[in-house]
Amino acid sequence: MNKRSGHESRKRIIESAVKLFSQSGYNGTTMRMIAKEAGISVGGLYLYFKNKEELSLYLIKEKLNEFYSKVLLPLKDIQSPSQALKEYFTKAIEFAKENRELIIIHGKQQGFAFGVEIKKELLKKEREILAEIIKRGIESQEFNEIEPEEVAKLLMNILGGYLLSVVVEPENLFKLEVCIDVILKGLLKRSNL
Amino acid sequence: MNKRSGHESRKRIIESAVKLFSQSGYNGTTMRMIAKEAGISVGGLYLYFKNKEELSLYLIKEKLNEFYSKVLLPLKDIQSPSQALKEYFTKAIEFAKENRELIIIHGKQQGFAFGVEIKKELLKKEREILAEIIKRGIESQEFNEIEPEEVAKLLMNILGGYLLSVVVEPENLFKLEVCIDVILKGLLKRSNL
Amino acid sequence: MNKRSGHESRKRIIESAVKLFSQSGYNGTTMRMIAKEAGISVGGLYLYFKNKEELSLYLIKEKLNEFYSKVLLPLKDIQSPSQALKEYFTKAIEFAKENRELIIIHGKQQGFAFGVEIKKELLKKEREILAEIIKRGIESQEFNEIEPEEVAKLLMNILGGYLLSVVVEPENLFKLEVCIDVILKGLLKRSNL
Amino acid sequence: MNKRSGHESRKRIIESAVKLFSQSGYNGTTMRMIAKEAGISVGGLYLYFKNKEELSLYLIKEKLNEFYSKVLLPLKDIQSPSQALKEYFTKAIEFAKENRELIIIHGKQQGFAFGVEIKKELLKKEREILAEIIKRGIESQEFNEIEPEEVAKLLMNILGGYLLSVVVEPENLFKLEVCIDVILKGLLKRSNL
DNA sequence: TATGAATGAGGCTTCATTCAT
DNA sequence: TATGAATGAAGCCTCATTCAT
Repeated sequence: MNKRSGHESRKRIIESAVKLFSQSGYNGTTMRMIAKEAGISVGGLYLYFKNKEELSLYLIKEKLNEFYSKVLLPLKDIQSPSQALKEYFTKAIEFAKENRELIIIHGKQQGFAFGVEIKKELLKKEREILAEIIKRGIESQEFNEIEPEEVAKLLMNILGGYLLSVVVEPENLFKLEVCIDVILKGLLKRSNL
Repeated sequence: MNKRSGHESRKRIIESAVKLFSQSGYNGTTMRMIAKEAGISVGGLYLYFKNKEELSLYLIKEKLNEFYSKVLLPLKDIQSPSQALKEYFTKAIEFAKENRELIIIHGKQQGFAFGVEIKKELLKKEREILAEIIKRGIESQEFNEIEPEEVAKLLMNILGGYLLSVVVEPENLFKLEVCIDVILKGLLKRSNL
Repeated sequence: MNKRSGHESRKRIIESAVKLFSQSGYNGTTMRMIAKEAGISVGGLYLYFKNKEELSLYLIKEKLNEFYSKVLLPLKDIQSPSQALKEYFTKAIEFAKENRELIIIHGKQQGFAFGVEIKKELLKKEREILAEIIKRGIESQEFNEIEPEEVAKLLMNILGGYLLSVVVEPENLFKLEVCIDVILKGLLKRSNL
Repeated sequence: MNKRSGHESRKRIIESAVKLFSQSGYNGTTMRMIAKEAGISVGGLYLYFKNKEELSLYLIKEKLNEFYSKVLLPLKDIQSPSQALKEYFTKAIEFAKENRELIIIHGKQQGFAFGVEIKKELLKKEREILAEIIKRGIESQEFNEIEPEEVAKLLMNILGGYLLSVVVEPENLFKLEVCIDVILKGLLKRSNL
């Protein structure tokens, strides 16, 4: 009968859940597994989270927020648009590797329908931030004239595909530099190359 | 007891399974759901497929083969590398829209571990075909000098991300032309623009 | 679409059922198995037997009758009581080896509750025939004075155990001669040894 | 939700399973039946036994061990061979009456193939112990010269048949004294009668 | 007389959730 | 705050049985 502070138990539940969900997915992870990993009783889980869905929802939110504040927000402070895009890829991928379960967020595996609203919100913010960067690049004559919104989506898709690969088919991972190289060549005005 | 031809029942099962698997994933789809959607009894399912796994495996194989013969193989007959790449995206995406469930293949959600070998095989072929196209583009001085294998992977990733979006977050779909435009600009030698 | 005479189909069903029931038991044998073995369709089975229970019931009856007419009845014609008992064991065991499924009858495996009445009837007849033999043996001063009914039961039990072993634990089968030897020594008056 | 001690639940499951298995056999007994009889939920069963097979296996092992230590082992301490054999029957039958389900062990109904190894082992030990008794009887000139192993098998078969009857056809049960009488007369040298 | 696709109840098992302690 | 035995719905699968052909 370990008497831990409630705070600590909660933390351990979250850590265990993140680990297991990303290892075995939502359906593949049972509450018992989480309890065991967290060194807590099954009943204990329900003291901190109403049910499995709520727990996973919390995890998603948390990760999304972390992604936002660690990866997206800092982009706004970078002057050079090309540099910002490089950072976007580098940081996002770095983040993904530390949080393999990120795909749960970017990839949304089947049957993980809840949390959709929250995800959409983040995706929108992400799109806006990237579009803003592209726009600045166009205005500063650095980038070709292309629709910023569309390019933003493209970049996000590339990243999404990459993240998926990180988890699913590592043998298909491309070199980041090549990717950035091609993309930037595609965006930059010839005069800037 | 509706008496259908065995062939028709089989077809309906496949259609229903494809639809449901792509909507709700492997774990999220129950045999009862498939049976209901196919207008057949649960037991009837097992007249045509040994079990759930075998059913889903069949679906995967079928789609992969279709993708290979309809999208990948024709690329070999296209002379111009840029044209071939355009076709790759156009056809693949067209195929994806007709088969929203393709993500089951390109995306592989958690807990869908079987059929992995078959998928890897296709991915390898896909990579080789694309790399071959890039190589030809470089040799003909059309493309910049970049590692063909890496670019192939990049292209596949972009497509993968796109396919994911087709299913998961349609609001994030980029315009195909923009994508092709950026990528080709990134690949083509300045002198070819 | 084999057009067989109804008689032949029936015969083949019976043979197949006997074979499979004795191999795999009642629950372990499916109607489909029987149909396949008989080279007939599943539906065809039901043209000849109302259901599985009725089929197995018929089999039991048939075998019991065969046992009665082939093994038990002939005993009445044997003059010498000792000889009759020898015959009882020899013939019964011979019959059992040809009809491994006999245990279904003598042994009545669990969950085979129907057909009980018919079995009881045969057991009663068997007991009477044996008791009659013993009685004659006692009257002719050949056997010790023992309760004929009880000895009859004992003999039947020994046989039952033997039959069980035939099917279940062949490594535990005793030599028939030893058995007969011991039993007869136990029954015969010393003066007759 | 009745809160019983884990120990009590386990005990009740075992008792119920023993009862039902011996009544209706392995296939004839469903987990639902056991749960109901034990006054527990279906899921509860799986808290104590991994699955149906494991449950039945446990039962078999338990009973076999009990039979060995209560019935077989004590025989070794009995000086007189005849007395030992009498004890064998008396104790074994007594045990059987208390454990009607013993036939599950001695009888092995169809489709109860697991646990066979364990049973064979016990049968071997049983045969050896009995053979040893017979041998001593022969050496001490008490018994006729017969193959001890064979007689051992015979005795086991008689017991097996008896046990079967205890459960299946009580109207066919012979009187124990008669049995012992006949058998011993069959074994004992005339001079010892 | 014969077929075999179709049915659906029911078997085993898992697991999110509850609640007495 | 914590436990873990208990619950029961629901999942996968089998199989005796039916019936349109």
